Amino acid sequence: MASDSTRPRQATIHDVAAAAGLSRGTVSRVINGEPYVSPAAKAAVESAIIEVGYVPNTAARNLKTRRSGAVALIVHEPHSLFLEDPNIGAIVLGTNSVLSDADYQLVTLVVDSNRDSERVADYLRGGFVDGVIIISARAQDPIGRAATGMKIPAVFVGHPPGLADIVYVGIDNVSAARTITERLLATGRKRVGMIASALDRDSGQDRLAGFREALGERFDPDLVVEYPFYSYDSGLAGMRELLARDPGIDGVFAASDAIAAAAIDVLRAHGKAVPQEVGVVGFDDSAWALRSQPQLSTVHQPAMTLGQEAARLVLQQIAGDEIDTAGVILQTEITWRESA
Amino acid sequence: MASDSTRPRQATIHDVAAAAGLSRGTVSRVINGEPYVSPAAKAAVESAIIEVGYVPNTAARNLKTRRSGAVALIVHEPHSLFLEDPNIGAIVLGTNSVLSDADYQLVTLVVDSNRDSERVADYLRGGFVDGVIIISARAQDPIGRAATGMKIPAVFVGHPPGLADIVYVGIDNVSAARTITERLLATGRKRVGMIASALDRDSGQDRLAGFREALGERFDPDLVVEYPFYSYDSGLAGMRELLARDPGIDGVFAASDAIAAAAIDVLRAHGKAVPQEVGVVGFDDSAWALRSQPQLSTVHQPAMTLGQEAARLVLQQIAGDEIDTAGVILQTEITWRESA
DNA sequence: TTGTAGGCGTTATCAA
DNA sequence: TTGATAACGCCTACAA
Repeated sequence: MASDSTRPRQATIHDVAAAAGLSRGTVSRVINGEPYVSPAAKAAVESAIIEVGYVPNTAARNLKTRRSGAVALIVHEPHSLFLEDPNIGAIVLGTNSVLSDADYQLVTLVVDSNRDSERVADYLRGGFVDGVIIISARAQDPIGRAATGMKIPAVFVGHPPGLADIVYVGIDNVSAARTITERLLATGRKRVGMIASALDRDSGQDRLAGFREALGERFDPDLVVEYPFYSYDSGLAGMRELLARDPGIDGVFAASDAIAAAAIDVLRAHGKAVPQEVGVVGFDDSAWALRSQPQLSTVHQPAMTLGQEAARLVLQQIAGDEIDTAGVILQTEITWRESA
Repeated sequence: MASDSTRPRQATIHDVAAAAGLSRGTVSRVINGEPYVSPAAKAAVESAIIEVGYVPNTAARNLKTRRSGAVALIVHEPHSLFLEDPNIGAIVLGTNSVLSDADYQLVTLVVDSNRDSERVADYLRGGFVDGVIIISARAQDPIGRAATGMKIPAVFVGHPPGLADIVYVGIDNVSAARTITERLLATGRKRVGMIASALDRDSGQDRLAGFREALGERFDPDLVVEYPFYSYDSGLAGMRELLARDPGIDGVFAASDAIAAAAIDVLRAHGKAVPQEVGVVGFDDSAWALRSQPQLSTVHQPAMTLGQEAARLVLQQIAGDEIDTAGVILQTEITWRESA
């Protein structure tokens, strides 16, 4: 029922100039709000614009100005996780709000295959965007290389291991993990384990490191299990394994709220009361935290603020300002509820 | 630490031609894989390309060819819902997979304010994309108008009330709602209510209509409460109101899984056993359905397939094919678990 | 098979 | 204050 065969040719500056009886130069000036244009000319152009239904052709403008007015947000998550990650949406919204205020268009690109990876890299090189924000980049990623290689302003959310000299925003996962583990210990738990996850990323590594720091001498590697994703399924498997290794376990630090929620469900199924017999803490303060029974004590992750900061940093670089700090580390807080 | 002042000028076809000792025309031909180019020339150009680090300038190409190779997916959800909606991620992934196979780049745009709305409309008009897929459009939306107005190929996910002559994909909310309500009635429930939602959209309206159809004579308007969003919070408030209106209620159709999950939590807090005393059914078959205790009986919504179909329809239109059917309605199935 | 040259719609640099 | 007139990088007849 639709076809492009009838798509009308868009009106150009040329048409506007003809309708207004002025030159293309003058028309261009009023469109871009430049000085040195008489009120009469301005009025004539403005009415001509609506008369002919003019709308600027961005491709032409980009070609000339070498700017697009758009910023890409690249999300590179494994398929299943993308659907569950509680932070992505908030980061997108935070980023969008800051860019929107600066009149930039945010475009979100998802990378779900190697093919995507290559195509997105081409997209970046193609001049579609003036800057890029990258979530959960991998070290050997063609995208990171494309961005840094062509020196397009880039900001990473989270610090990909192995990339030096980059601008990034993140949280201090080590100290957050240490702090919440300490508070768990302070409730008198003796046998405290961890369901670690995503050890191929800085966040996963750092949360494990913080846990280890908090336990110090008491750290027992047998009480740490590891699963690849921050997912509910990881939590189910992880908690079962932990119980198999030590049925007397009385404290669990889960690397994410989804994992913690699953751990609680497994404990319930095994007849263990939370928090009376086992204390459980999570990470993210996502929707999972409020949904689980009992509600989770967890690390509040300021996802929206992360997005906002990333947007500010990319805008600064686009403006040509030097960025003095390589990274911005945001503060986290612990939200203590009933699960521990 | 970074600045654009040192950004090197990208190599152009001109540079490649010089390095290869050939003309720009020949270079262009090998880049675009056109016939009539000698193996020798091809080899020379290819090595020249990597030598000078050439990458095509998309803005220039778009200007000339009037195509961008990109398709926009516009997500227009209220702030809070965007973070919770279980379907959006799956639609994005489904759309991306089909577009990716056709070598198109998917760009997702979120609309979170009136300002966004205007800017996105400009973006569409600006030639950044060859087609657009719109999720949860509103009737009076500048975006829908921009898309239809400039006759850019468009596909709607869900049928926005008030827009005629559009291409869309969706599910049959009426019959799905009718069917699941009937199955709830078949379990012997006598006082069956509904927590309706999003009545400003076709999906919300249709789910209510289906519920009403299933009840027929027994329909009691007092047992229908309505809240604006398909959210957990709506479910909390809705279930409380329903209990206040009729403490003896023994069946609830929730317009979404999030609402149903909340309803179950409220019922538990009121000492009502689910499903023994009250049966609850939801809609979506999202992650909520598996998380809630007991797990939800619900309508399975094929979100990923919706995205794939939408992508196919937009590609067809871009290719200039006539679309014979205005809409594609996908089949839903009921997943019966423990909550009813 | 290859080269030449005009133009896509804008912006920007000049003169006028 | 305005009007010509080059580019921007690419594609594509058309000519060679």
